[in-house]
Amino acid sequence: MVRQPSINAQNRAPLSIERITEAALQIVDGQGLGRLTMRRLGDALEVEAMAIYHHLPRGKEQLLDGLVAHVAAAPADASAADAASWRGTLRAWAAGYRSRLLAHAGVLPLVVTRRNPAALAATVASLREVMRQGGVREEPAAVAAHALLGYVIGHAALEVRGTAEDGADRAVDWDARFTAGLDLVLAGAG
Amino acid sequence: MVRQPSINAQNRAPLSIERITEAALQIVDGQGLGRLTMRRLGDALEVEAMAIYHHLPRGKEQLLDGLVAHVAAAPADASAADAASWRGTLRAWAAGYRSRLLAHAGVLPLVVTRRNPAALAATVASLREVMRQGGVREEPAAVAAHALLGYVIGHAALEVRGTAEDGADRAVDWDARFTAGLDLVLAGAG
DNA sequence: ACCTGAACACCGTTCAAGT
DNA sequence: ACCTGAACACCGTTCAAGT
Repeated sequence: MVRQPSINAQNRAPLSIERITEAALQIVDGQGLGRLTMRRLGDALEVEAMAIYHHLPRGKEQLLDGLVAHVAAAPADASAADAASWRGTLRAWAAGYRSRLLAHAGVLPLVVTRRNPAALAATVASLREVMRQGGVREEPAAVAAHALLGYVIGHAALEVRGTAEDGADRAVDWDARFTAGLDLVLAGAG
Repeated sequence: MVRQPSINAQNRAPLSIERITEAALQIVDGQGLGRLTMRRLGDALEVEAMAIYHHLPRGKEQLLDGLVAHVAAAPADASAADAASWRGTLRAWAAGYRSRLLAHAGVLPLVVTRRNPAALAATVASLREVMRQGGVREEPAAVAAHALLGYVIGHAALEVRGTAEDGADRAVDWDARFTAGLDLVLAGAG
């Protein structure tokens, strides 16, 4: 007779890097980065905190690296770009990337820290590739790629702070402002 | 007879917010944000950690706010700008602001966090004012101000990570790249 | 192989006490 | 007014032990 799955310690879904990262992201999004502790993460996964180290030997460092990779490694799809409309491709990518950053604003400080260089490197490379296929020369493409990613990250940081404060920024239409600034950056590119 | 200053517990320079912030910044610049603890800060000031709370009632939160203010509140000098060369004024401001951010890279994650909205708000306002005096209309100036500050902060974040990694970015001339990207942003402004 | 429990060396912060 | 010392409730992480 086959054992039925039941809700006890033996039969619950086994721990995995994916489940751990997902639970961590949920804590950060819901309660903030400061409240992400190994003990609380263990509670969320219905496991003792120390069990997590079995799946992430480098501990919390590795956990945070995973969060950055999950949020910041979102390359533009160079294959979807017909050569003529590379600006449109980059505009669409920027809108999506900004959404990700704002949806996981708690991870932003980690993106800005030294952690996980690979995630951002891959993203920059994809931006350069989209431009290369659009006929932009190497050096201007490299400049524009860093300018674009820098703008998106920096503007997202300003938005997160601006929407929270009571100052002159309270009534700003951030969507419109982001798009207008994006056009500024893309207009000169190429 | 006047007592000579001497190196003991009675006669050392009294604690002050300035001395505390200075010592904290030195720890962050030298050892990283993660090693800034109240106990270590107390050691640096030759004082028990708990004495710090007498000068910063809001504790570590207030300390970090002070660091952000020290690094991120660097407005452009609108009075020094003759109307015609507002682009030059902004270029000079951007170069200086970037230097500050790179010199205190450990504080960057805090600038990106929710702390101390006033510091960045004042900086944005000064950028708008420089443009206003240059004859730029209000709405384009507001867009360009946020785009510019966003670009500078975001690019600085990429630089801090880029110079540390061994990937394709190792040989990048970041000074040149920053300036070229800055021209991209400023060219469309106004 | 995977998880637990106890333990260690730290944190930020409170509070009563000293001067 | 300004600083100290002891204490509290947390951290991340190690390690021996369980199954």
